[in-house]
Amino acid sequence: MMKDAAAPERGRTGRPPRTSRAQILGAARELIDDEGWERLTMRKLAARAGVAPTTLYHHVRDREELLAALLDDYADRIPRRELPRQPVERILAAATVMHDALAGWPWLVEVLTADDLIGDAALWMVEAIVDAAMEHGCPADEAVHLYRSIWYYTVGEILVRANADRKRAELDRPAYRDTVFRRLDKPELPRLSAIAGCWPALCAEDTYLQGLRALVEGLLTK
Amino acid sequence: MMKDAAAPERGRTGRPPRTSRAQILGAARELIDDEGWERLTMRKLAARAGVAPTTLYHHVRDREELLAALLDDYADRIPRRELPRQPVERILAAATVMHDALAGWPWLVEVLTADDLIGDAALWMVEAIVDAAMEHGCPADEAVHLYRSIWYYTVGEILVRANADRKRAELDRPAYRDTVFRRLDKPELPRLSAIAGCWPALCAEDTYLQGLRALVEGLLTK
DNA sequence: GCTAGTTTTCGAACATGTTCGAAAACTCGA
DNA sequence: TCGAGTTTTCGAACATGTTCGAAAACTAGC
Repeated sequence: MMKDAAAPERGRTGRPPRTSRAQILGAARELIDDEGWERLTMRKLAARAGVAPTTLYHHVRDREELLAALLDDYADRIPRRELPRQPVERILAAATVMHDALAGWPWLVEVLTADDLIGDAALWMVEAIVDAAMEHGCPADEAVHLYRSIWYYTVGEILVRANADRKRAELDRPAYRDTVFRRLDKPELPRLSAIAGCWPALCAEDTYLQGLRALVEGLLTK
Repeated sequence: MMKDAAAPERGRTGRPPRTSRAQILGAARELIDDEGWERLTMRKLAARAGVAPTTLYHHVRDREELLAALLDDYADRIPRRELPRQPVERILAAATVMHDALAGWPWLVEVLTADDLIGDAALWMVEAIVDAAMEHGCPADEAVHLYRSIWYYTVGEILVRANADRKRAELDRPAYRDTVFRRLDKPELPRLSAIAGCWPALCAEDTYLQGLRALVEGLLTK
């Protein structure tokens, strides 16, 4: 029977491993640094690690788990910035750290939607938010709701933006938004027609920050 | 030169098409109804439509565009519910319609992140939100920010929940959250340890509604 | 040293999305 | 009627993630 690949527990017998999980993760990081994450294929990774493609699957469950492991690894190296004392500001700061860290690795898009948490290494950010909410007077369940709202909002912003960027770069087709707005000369949507011009100019970063503050303050002053 | 596949403009000459885009979309809908969207492959779709797989690519750009077309089609059939007069309530109602419609077809997950809009057919929901915000006194740019915040939040919630469901069903592995929480007996995160028990019990739907209201009210009373 | 058991490795193969180039089927003008 | 141009169709093939089964390489007990 095969032991858990994540915790090999070098118990006794067996063929000596020529490859380790850490080795594979390292090779993956190199490859991503060199070519970008879109070009990380299992075959290339295997080649760089010097093994057959199928060997990888003895050390990671699949490509997605590999990316998740990389994310957790990455989150572990996010510097734990000093956070403000005031609860609301502390929540905003922690959320911003989380947001910026995730936005910095937009290639982990697929992993972000696994649940309302990412790996162990990022738990201090979650704790910071929950803790501040409770210090502000929230009961436990509302603190969780607050955190989770922030998570939805943050993940949504990152996924939408990263994906839009990717598509625009991919085959320089116009932004989807533009193809929709181009047909807006029809008169049945007057308000949208009037706005369509200013729409694309509005920075998504601004939207994120304003919305985040509104979300947090709205949930705390209930 | 090949004309735009989306707008064939039956101008003049050429081999008579045995296949139409509408036919393909119809076959796709059937297939999804029969087997679920996860099992919609281009090859199966071609088989049901009675053509070679490669033929599909003359009528849709790729699988993603096909899904997007299906979504737009679907959005077109969302009944345009009567919305409340009061602006804040109208925004909440419109957002809820949008949310429920998208959540009802979680298989369109990949398309949702294309931009901050979906197809033409759903524009009335966008218009409803923007219009209500401006009626409430928002300038145009803030109305757009508001809409976009709602979009991020909604998309985030749907993607996270749909993806978590999918993974849990896929190979009945435990929720990612649980594997993280299981290691929470370490004492360095006391607040989280205390909360971990109640966390999974909190309904995501509740989180969504509370957060939505907070977001909207927070942004409007600025 | 030999055998049984275990772990790691890998080649073959499959499913899937997609590209490419050529063939088929048609229209129009000469 | 015929050839040029155009649109549609399709078979072959490729890249990629992944599974499967068998072979390789080792340890422990006899």
